[in-house]
Amino acid sequence: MGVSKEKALENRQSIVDAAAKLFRQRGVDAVGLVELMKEAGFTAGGFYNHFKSKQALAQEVVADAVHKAEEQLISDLAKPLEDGDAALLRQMRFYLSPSHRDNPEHGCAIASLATDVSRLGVEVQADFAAGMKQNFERFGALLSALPPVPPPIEPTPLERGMAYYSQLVGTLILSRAVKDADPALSEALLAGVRRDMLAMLAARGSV
Amino acid sequence: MGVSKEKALENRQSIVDAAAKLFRQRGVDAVGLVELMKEAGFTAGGFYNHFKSKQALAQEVVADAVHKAEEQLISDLAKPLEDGDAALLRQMRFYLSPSHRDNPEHGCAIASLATDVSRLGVEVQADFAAGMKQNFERFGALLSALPPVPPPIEPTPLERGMAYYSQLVGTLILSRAVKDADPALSEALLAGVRRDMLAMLAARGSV
DNA sequence: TGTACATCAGTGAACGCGCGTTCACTGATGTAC
DNA sequence: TGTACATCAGTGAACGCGCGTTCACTGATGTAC
Repeated sequence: MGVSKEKALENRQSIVDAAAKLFRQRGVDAVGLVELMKEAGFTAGGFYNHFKSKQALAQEVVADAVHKAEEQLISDLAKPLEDGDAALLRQMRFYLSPSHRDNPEHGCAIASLATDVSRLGVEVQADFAAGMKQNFERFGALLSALPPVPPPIEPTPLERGMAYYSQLVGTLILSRAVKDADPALSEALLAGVRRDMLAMLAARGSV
Repeated sequence: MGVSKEKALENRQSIVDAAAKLFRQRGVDAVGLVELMKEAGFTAGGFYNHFKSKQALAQEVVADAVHKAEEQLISDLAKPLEDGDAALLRQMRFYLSPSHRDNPEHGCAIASLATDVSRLGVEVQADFAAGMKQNFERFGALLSALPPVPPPIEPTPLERGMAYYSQLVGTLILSRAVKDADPALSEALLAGVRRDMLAMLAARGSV
């Protein structure tokens, strides 16, 4: 067809974006290249003008998602009027919302790709691990602003961040798993964990 | 080959057991029927003497895993010498152990099948949901023996159970996701969340 | 109890299908002069 | 600036492969008499 270099790069990004959407919705294995390229607006064969393999695309999607999460974190930290408690609350409420559960394509890539990643080779896992670590540290920093946990055991901020973030991820994954068969349980799970986490923040902090 | 009815039922169970192992290790989609039947000790064609389809087997595997978890729960409750705190501690330490992370085939089916289940149809999800609910209630009951959370917000035992169990599942899934690429992070995550949950139990209870 | 026959678990080749990937081809873009 | 040619993104058919599933066949088990 003949296409400018600039346009070709745009098209390449369309493929990555389509993959980011479909992979999060249904998993990497469940999405075929024909469907993926159609979603991006192309026919199947052109895929290999941009990527070495489907695996290479998956790797780029994970790296891209982690990078975008980092950008979001930076812009989040730039909100000077909001204190740590308010940020923890707002992020937790978004993370455990029905809307986040129902729209994995616009949500946390760590949660939607966690299982795929274990089967996608070490390079993909390394990018994923970097994204995870970043979230642990981010929540750890926010939590460290709260008063310390009562003795005898005081976890470090990083440990608290790990627990806080893993809690979010686990709840979201489980609420998605039973959404179709038992929507009431799925809702109750989101609402119940929101209440429990809120109680923890209220007991420790000044919410 | 000719086989007694009794032996045929045994063979059927071998297929379910092999599937329970392989599905937990690598996911339902990633395991082919040829490999599965070979693992069970048979050739591929015989599969359909026992099951209507691969999907029907997956459903039976989930139902079976949930049922076995229930049995384990009952035998667990029969330990009269152990109080609630000790049970919570022991179970948490097992759940967040490297050994549990590395052996999904002998571990919690909820954690290893959570992502598969969302794509396996409503009947499978319903069995899965029943298993989840059971764990929420079980941990809720154990947690309700601890002193209540300080005001102003007091979550119900079920809410606390939901949060507790989701935390375990999320941590396990994330620790598995990065195990190959970043074993140190994977270990630190398990150990960190163990410490944080222990601190919570210690602060609330009499551990 | 013994014999003839139906049943059906297990075999292993074959089927159709969709997958990831390759290929010859097209034609606008970008380059050389 | 204009012309000739190389480049390469995109097309769409084709490839080999492994999947879930079907099938004709085997032969010990279970049943009828």
